[in-house]
Amino acid sequence: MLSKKTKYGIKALTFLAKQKGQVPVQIEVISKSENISQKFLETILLTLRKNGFLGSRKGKGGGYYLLKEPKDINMAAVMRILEGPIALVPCVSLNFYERCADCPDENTCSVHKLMIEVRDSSLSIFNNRTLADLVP
Amino acid sequence: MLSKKTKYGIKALTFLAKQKGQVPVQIEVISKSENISQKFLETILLTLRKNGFLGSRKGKGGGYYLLKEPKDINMAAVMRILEGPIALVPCVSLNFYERCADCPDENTCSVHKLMIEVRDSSLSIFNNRTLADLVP
DNA sequence: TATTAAACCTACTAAATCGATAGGATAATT
DNA sequence: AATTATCCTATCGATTTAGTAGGTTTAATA
Repeated sequence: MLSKKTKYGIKALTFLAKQKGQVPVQIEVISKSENISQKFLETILLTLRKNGFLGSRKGKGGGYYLLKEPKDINMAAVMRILEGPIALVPCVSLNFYERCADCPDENTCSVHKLMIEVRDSSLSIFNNRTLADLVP
Repeated sequence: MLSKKTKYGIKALTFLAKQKGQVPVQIEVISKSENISQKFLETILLTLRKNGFLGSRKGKGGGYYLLKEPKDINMAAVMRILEGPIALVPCVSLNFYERCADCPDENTCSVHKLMIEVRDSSLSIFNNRTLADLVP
């Protein structure tokens, strides 16, 4: 299941992508428009900023804005920042790999085999979609 | 992320699929062979039995066995019983649909749009794989 | 320069979920 | 009757999630 954090983060990015120009948008505006708790959204936008997706300006007239064109914001990258691994199991994750403690041999593991297929198909979607594709 | 329940459940099903004949296999045998806590596995096998995947026999010589041929056990069905929805978001789930409280219109929701694609690709994998495909 | 408006930051918390365990009840074999 | 196995339900501790609190910093503007 997708966390609310990811869901809200994607919604906020989409909202910003819809804005004309580079005018900063305040958290409050996004949170009201998208029905997201303002305080929660605050922390989400913060991590998006710290990871290079958003810029911000403090004080009056401040807010958040996209640092790149929507078409240059890859959804796999967004997912990894907000949600973490795209794979359903750490042992098939490309960016968050971890061995399974219980599994003696990945090559003969039935779960491993199946989850690699799922990862590949999900990944190909996220890798081939940008924020621009999500804007209505 | 896949729960341990699902992971262990699939491993146990695969283990049973590897057995020759319909001889019941005891929980203890599976749990030791697959490094799964016996008590935890007990509850997992119970739900697999209650959902028509496994049969069981009590007492000496008892245990669990597959009720169907591995090639007739669809992995989408297994996933739905063990893990729940295949979709990442309830609003795109076919079998566990729920409206998002925050979302005024699914048709223009960016998350919805993306997650439908992901669901479709995951689903086509799970629907086209059976337990037989997972046996090494 | 004082005020106001906004993001920034860290810690905290309530609730839910997860992984696992406890401990007996039931049923089948020998 | 004794043994062996599943059956069943409740509980528990740890972790994660979603959200809140409450102040700090920075920038614009009157």
